[in-house]
Amino acid sequence: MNMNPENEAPKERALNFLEEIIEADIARGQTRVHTRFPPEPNGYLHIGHAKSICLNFGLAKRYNGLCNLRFDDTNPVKEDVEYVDSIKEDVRWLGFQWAGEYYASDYFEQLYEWAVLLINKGLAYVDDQTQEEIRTSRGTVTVPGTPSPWRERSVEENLRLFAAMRAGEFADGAKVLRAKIDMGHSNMLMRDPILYRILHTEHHRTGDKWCIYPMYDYAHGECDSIERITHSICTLEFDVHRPLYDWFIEQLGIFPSHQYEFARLNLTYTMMSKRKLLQLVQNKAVSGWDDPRMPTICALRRRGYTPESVRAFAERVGVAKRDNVIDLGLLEFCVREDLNRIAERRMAVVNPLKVVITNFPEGKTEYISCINNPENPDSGSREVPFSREIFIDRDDFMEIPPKKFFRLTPGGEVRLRYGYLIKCEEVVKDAAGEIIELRCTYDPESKGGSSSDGRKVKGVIHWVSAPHAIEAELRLYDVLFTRENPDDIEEGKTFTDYLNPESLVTKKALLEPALASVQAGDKFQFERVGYFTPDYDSKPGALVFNRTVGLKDSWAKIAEK
RNA sequence: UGACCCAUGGUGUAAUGGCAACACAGCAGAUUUUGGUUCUGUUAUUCUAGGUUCGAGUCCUGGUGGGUCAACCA
Repeated sequence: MNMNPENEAPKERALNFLEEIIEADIARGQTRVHTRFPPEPNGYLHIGHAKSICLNFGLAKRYNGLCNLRFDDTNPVKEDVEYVDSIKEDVRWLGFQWAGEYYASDYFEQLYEWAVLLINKGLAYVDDQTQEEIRTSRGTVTVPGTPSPWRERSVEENLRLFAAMRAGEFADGAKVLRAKIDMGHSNMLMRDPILYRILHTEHHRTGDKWCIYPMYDYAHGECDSIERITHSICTLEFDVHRPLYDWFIEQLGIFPSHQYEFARLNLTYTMMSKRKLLQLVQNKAVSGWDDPRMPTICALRRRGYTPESVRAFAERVGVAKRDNVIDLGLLEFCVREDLNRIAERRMAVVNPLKVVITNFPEGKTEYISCINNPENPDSGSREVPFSREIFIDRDDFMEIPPKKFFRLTPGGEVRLRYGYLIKCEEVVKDAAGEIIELRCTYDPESKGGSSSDGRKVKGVIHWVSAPHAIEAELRLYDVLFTRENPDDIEEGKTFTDYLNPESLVTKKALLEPALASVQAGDKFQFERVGYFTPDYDSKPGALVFNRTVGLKDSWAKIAEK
């Protein structure tokens, strides 16, 4: 027992409103917490889903409960097994295990029987109106709807017609099954919502067994109920659906699951609509769902994001009912925080400038020990070759330096990272006046760190040995959209007009050769957050930090002063 | 113009009728073999008008502002 307040564990964060609801339920005697993550398999998961996943699985874990993975596959025209597989992979990658894997389509028979029950109770009817007629007779938000001429059909006729719908006797759109609730209700969703529509479409799991499919509102609450979900958590826009959710459960007298809503995640410069992301993929504006510029989980994975960093992000954005737009900088902070702890550093040069060390013996190769990760002593060190000719980054040399420029200048001295102090003696230019080479001398006594006379230099730069350097392809990328909110569209434009033409730039780069995991021709990516990651598909694992490029923004700021 | 949801620094999230705080971003400084990291300091917040109360960010009423809802999508 620790009585010293200074040594107490840091205070845990305050409960979010969902945790408060759950704790109140527990205090009231509820003994079980069971949540679910219910994606429709019609696209890939994105960072917004990550928030929902972390919430649902996190809540279940916190209260020793369970969380199901349920595919809401009630609309076969949009869905595919490709999406089912990707969703499972992404949830697993995020680090979560589902208690059970379920599909709304597993419950089609039960759902059908319940629909028959509603008909028998006089609470559902088959409507022959066209889609257009149904729409206009529903009224508007300010004017009440009018009843369908088919609303008062007998139970027997409804039963017969619904069975015929299932049997495939009607064409798509010829009939629907509707709940009989209230055509004048102030909530549009309660104006005799559609329960079943006819769709002669092959389903990715049930094949051609069914030609009628349940609607979301009819299926979702009942699926929750079947799985005995205690807390059905969804986003704010489903708020108006809750009365319907409760209505079906009440009328059917089944397990009372309850729905709670939270505000979905929005990120600056990011498109979060699955439908629009699908358009980007289909129009080939991006190379696929895992194009590293996409906000999808698989793209983040490919960019070198860790599951830990995504989870930390989900935790930091919080949970509330207020609409929010999170600064993309917070996501980037979360990766940097994690990568800074675990990533091994490597040296790289993007815009090479040749440097000849005139007093270093020709043909000699020396190996210099470099620490892999200054933040983590356990990550060890590596030997990097050093020779008479090296490359540094052009940005690390300035002929006429502004104030506070700490790197190489004519006559100035700088430290080669982990190596020697070098001094620029001569700037060699071509006929056009372009700098093509620097001739420097090195201080043989300055290897590694100290210098013989104790002098210190402020600048430390990256370098690669010219004869040993490995050429690699570097993808530099930025935000996909130029607009802070790509959904906020000006007249006459679409969201694709805001695509950032510089979101992806490919460049050659020179890397130090001592990377066991790096070979010539490898592709690398440069994050705007300040690090390199290898393309996930070619080389998962290794990470490269680069000062020069990574801090370009800071450098630009200094230059302005 | 109907019903419902929401309103706290630049951005998010706390404060559960009792000193408005934490994180990100910003700014300034220190440390540093990455202009990174780390550390320190600092700028900046309760939409509005009433009411209840000894006391209101919190409760009540009105207003204002934002969002959602009129797919046989989820």
